[in-house]
Amino acid sequence: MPLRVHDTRRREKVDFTTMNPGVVNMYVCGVTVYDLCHLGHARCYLAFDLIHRWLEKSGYDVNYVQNFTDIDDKIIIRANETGEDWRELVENNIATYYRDMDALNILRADKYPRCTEFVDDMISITADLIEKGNAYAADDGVYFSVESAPEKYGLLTGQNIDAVRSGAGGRVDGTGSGKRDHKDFALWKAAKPGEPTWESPWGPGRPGWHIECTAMSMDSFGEQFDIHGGGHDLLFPHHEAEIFQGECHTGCSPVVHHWLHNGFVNIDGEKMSKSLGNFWTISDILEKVDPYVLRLSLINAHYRSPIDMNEQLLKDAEKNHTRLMGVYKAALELMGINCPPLPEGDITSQVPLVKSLGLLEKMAQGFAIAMDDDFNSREACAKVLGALREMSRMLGILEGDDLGAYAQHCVEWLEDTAGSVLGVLPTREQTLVEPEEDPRRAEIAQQVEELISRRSSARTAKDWPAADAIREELTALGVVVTDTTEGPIWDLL
RNA sequence: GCACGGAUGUCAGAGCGGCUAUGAGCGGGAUUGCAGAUCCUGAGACCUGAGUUCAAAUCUCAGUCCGUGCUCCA
Repeated sequence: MPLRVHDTRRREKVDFTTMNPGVVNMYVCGVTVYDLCHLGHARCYLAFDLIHRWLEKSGYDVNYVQNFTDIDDKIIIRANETGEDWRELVENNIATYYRDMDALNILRADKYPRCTEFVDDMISITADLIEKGNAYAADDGVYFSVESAPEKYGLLTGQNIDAVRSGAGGRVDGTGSGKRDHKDFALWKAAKPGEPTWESPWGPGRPGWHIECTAMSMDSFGEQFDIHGGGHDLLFPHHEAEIFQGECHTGCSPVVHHWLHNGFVNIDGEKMSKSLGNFWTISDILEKVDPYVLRLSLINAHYRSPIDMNEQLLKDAEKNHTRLMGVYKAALELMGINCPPLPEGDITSQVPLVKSLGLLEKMAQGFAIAMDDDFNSREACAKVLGALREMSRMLGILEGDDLGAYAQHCVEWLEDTAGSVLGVLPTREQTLVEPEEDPRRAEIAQQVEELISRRSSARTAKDWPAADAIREELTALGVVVTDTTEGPIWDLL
């Protein structure tokens, strides 16, 4: 079945095609490294991580390029505020970026170009655009003239240039810029005192924001490539500017074959913003929430839909992840070695094992169909959750070689879906390792063991009031005790 | 104002012409002294109005409400 993706420019789901068979060139706008990464960044790079993983799973060789914007007004402003050298600020934030994304199990891109390494390319593209009549130099920099290619206006957002023309009269001034038209955007910014600068034919200065991505994507892929991604907010003006620059410079239309945009994250129904005080950095969240749980909560919605982050969502994700881990761990422990091969699955069979294998096969197909349908991770998660129930049930019924082989099948099934595609499964080793001794746990262990032993005696004597009283004592200590067939186990609340 | 997207049970959130998912929550059952966990199971929804169709949550039109963007925020 073919992979279909929603293309922002064409405004519909289209069959996914690549320029070179079996190869996908994908560019995703990266972060401007002036601050820590927040939940919105996590959503974005997680969305494209899932896309990256699924394309590879589908057999494509993916060249994934994601840039760092390492020179920008915000970086200069922040460096001035803190008194830090801007290069140091950039290095620190890039290091943190990697740390956060690694924690979320986001696979690394193949390349992370930095703007400052491609200033020469940006200058030559800018010069070419001037030569072609698409750009002009002014006192304070070089601007792209939108009216030089009006047919390219609004290709992503659908905005009508005539409406903008008539509605904007005279709004140009006030910006204090040499723009001829308010729709124009900067390709090159003349240096202001104290700013980092590069030499150019238009005097010292630095590149505009939009030209960076054009230069870096072209450096990696040439004049045309398969996927360009980014946050929904970049649609305008950033990505429309890229269309102007790239298509006027190369003469190719389109430069980008598929535009993909992810939806935003809201917090408790409100837009996440610093002014509302509901701004969550990834580091903040990971202090409270397991990275796999956060990951699961963020793939709980389709990548294009907005997602509302709240307690309920995290609670659901935590519960689901616990279920996933429970079944995965049980299957790993029950997995047999050298078991005889399993029969073919068949959902119409009366034999429970055969029927169950058939059901799992059907759910794996459903998983693939969902992912092929514009990377529908929500639907894919539903298939995994459905499979968990089936696995959990069967693992409790089967015995002997059937059990060992079935458990192994479950392990592989989960690793193939929840593991390598959704990225919410730790390694086998991590799953089987006993939880580390918490120092707080060690501190009270003796006392707790003693209480539990007394409670066990009370339970043997069927003295329930006494047993429950001891359990309340344990609760007061912050300990929860759970009775299992192998005896009571306890954990910190 | 213009543009784009959305409105599905208590909540989250898929489905996008015939059957509806999934998870949480709630109800019943099995297991357990109880609780928890696990398994089985039940109830409960498609914004409004019109149209197309044998058939509409799904397509069309209109309306209402909501979100986002409209110069550097993923």
